Formats: sequence, C-alpha cells, structure tokens
Amino acid sequence: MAERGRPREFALDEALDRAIEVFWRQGYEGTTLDDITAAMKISRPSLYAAFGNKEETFKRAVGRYAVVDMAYIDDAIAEPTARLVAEHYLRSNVRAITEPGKPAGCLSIQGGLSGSPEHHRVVSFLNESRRGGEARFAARFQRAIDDGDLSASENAAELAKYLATVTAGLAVQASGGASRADLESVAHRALLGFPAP
Amino acid sequence: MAERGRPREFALDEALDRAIEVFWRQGYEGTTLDDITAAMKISRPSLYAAFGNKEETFKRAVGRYAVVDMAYIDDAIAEPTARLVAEHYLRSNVRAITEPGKPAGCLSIQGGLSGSPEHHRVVSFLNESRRGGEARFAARFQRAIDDGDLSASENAAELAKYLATVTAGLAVQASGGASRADLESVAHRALLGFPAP
DNA sequence: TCTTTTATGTACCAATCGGAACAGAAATAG
DNA sequence: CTATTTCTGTTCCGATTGGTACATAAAAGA
Repeated sequence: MAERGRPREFALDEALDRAIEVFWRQGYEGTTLDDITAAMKISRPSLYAAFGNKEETFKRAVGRYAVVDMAYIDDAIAEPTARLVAEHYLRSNVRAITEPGKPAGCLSIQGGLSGSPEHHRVVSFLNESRRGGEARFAARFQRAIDDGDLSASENAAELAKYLATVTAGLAVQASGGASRADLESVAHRALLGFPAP
Repeated sequence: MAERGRPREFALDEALDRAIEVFWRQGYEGTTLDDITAAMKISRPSLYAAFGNKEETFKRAVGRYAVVDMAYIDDAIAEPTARLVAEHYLRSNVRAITEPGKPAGCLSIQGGLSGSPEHHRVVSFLNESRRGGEARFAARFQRAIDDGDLSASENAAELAKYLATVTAGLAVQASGGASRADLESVAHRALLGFPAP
C-alpha cells in the first residue's frame, strides 16, 4: 500500500475516542463542531476530510464505542448458560456506566433519545444500534432454549427485551448520578425476574 | 381581581399542552422557539410575556406534564399495599408511554438526558424531577415497612430506585418503538423482583 | 528536482439560533 | 372621552450553527 500525499498528523482512533467522550457527555445535538474539533485537537477541514461531516463522525464514534466500551457484551454472550449471560451482562453493564474517569451512563442512550426532525436519522441510528444489541441476546437465549438450557416455555426475545430495558434504565439512573452500589443492588434485584437454573 | 390591560388571547394551559408535545417529541435542545410558537400558535413576544423564555417555558411544560400526564403516580401511591403500588405504577406507566396519539415514551426522559454545558440546568431540572418521583415512592415504601406491610428487611429507597430504573428503561424502549404488549410483559417480569405478599 | 496528492490552518459563508425593540391594538379605570 | 396597562405582530439583533474556499505544507513517485 503505497501512501500518497501528506500523511495525516493525528490518529483516527484517538480522535474518535475524544469524540466519544464529548458526544457521551453532551449528546449529538448538544455537541458543536467546535466542541468536537477542540476535543480532537484538529482543525475543522481535517475532521471533514477524515470523517465526512458531523453526523458521520458521530456514527463512527458510536461504532467505536460499541466495539471498545461495550466489549463486555461479547464476554457475556460467551457465558455457558443463559443465566450466566444475564448475570455477566448486568454486572459488567453497571460497571461500565459508572466507570470513574468516564461520563456516567451510556453513549447509546445519552447520545440522543430525541431530537429535531432534521436529526431524526441520528436518533434512529442509535435506536437501531440498541436493537442490534438486544437481538444478539435474543439469539443467544434462543440457542439456550434450543439446547435445553432454558425452558421451552420461555420467550427468547422477551428475555432479551427485559434485559435491554433494565440496562437502559440503569444508564438513565447512572447519568442522573446514581452510585455504582445503588445500581448493583438494582441489577441484582432485576435478576430475580430472570429464569434461574 | 380587576383585570387590567389587554387580555391574553390564548389559554396558558392549552399552550403548555402544545409545548409538552413538541418538547416530548424533540427534546429541549431539538426544539426551537419557532417550533414552540408554531405549536402554540402564538407570537414570540406573547410567549416571552407569558413564560419568560425558552427554559422557563420548558420547566412550566414539564410541571404541567407531571400533573396531567403522570397523575397515575398519585393513584398508584394511594394503593393500600406496597405490592399494589408497584403493580399499579408499572401497569399505568406502560400505558402512559404507549398511549396512541401521544409521543411514545416520557417527557422527563426524552426531554433531555444530556446536553451542552450551557443547557446543563435543563438536564439537572429533569434529573431532579425524576428523583422527586422516586422519592415519593421511597416514602410510600418506608411507610409500608413501618406499617408491617413490607418486611423490615427491605430497603424502601432501593425498591423505589428499582421501580424508577424499570420505568426509565421502559420509556427508552417505548421511544424506540416497543409495543405496549412487549412492555407489558417486561413490566410483568420486572415485578418478579418486587417483594410479593 | 518537479509533479502529484493529500492534509492543514485561516478565514469565510449563508442559515439559524434565542432574544428584544417597537409600534399598534384591546381591554379597564377614571 | 382620556389615560393606563398589557398583549399582539412585525422586524430586527448579535451570536452561533454546520459546512466550505483557498492557499500552503508535507509527503511519495517520476
């Protein structure tokens, strides 16, 4: 791969990490291009050359967030039983949304639950992003049912939606200042609604 | 009360109802003054004369929303037992956030979970508004403990936070398009985590 | 070295933002 | 009637928004 032209003076991933932080704290609509470029420490044309525009920058940031900051979902799904999947998911979710040094809550929630009609695509993007995560758990629980790990009387999609609802609520609480200890007890209680072995 | 000067040509509460709708759909930052005045069908100076500014209009709208659209909280708290309080709360919450003809979800969530630093007060306002609701349930459950309705081993604040977390999650799901039936089953499952008689 | 290609910084653009000035209109008080 | 008070619509304001032109700088290829 012969590189042509002047090389980029910043690392894409590092820049995206800065974007993640500011979008996480302020949401899509609450974040200006000046906020982004200041956080990235690059100029405006550099951002446009690298990412296209504000919306694409946001989507790239959310994509990286899903890979980096929500990697625990992979680990949770890899657990051997549905019950362990749920426990792992809620436990690590509470940790992630109350991580010191990071904004409280979850980018895919704080990024924008609502918005002006012209930003409708951003809201939908986050929405489908969340649905994608929920679908992964639904597939995992369906496998558990097929394997006999979960009772056939259970509904995989319903269980996935239940967990997604709880984690969404936890994120809202975290963004509002709830402590890790508080949310751990909430998560523990929520697990009472999940089928036990 | 002698009325002096030219009388207002619109009804405050009707105007606020329109504001509720648009803030609910688009959030605080996603709603412009033109959106508000268009929805209210009044001119900009009329809005400023009646409500002060955009932020105060929003707070007034949220206040009315809490009284009108969340009246079911009063009914829930009036139930004779903690268990019935929880059941009533979740059941009517699901109905409220999936009410046909109204925006899906909850104004106190969609209004703004995050925002630019200069709108920080709005985010905090919603936050404390939600905490206020949670505190009402905490007080109700403490009374249930004191009365012996709930086991003394339970923690009233934790139970209230649990329900608040679930309803926040339900609102996120509703805003994302989840159906009433889906959320009813989620709410039913969440009740498994609430002490039964 | 000279051309080509891409990244960078400054400076700028039209559009929109929340808010206010102002004059006129509609009511009551006297 | 006149004076006073308050609401209304039009118009405008400076500031900020997302996005771009343009000249320049830094690399590779010939």
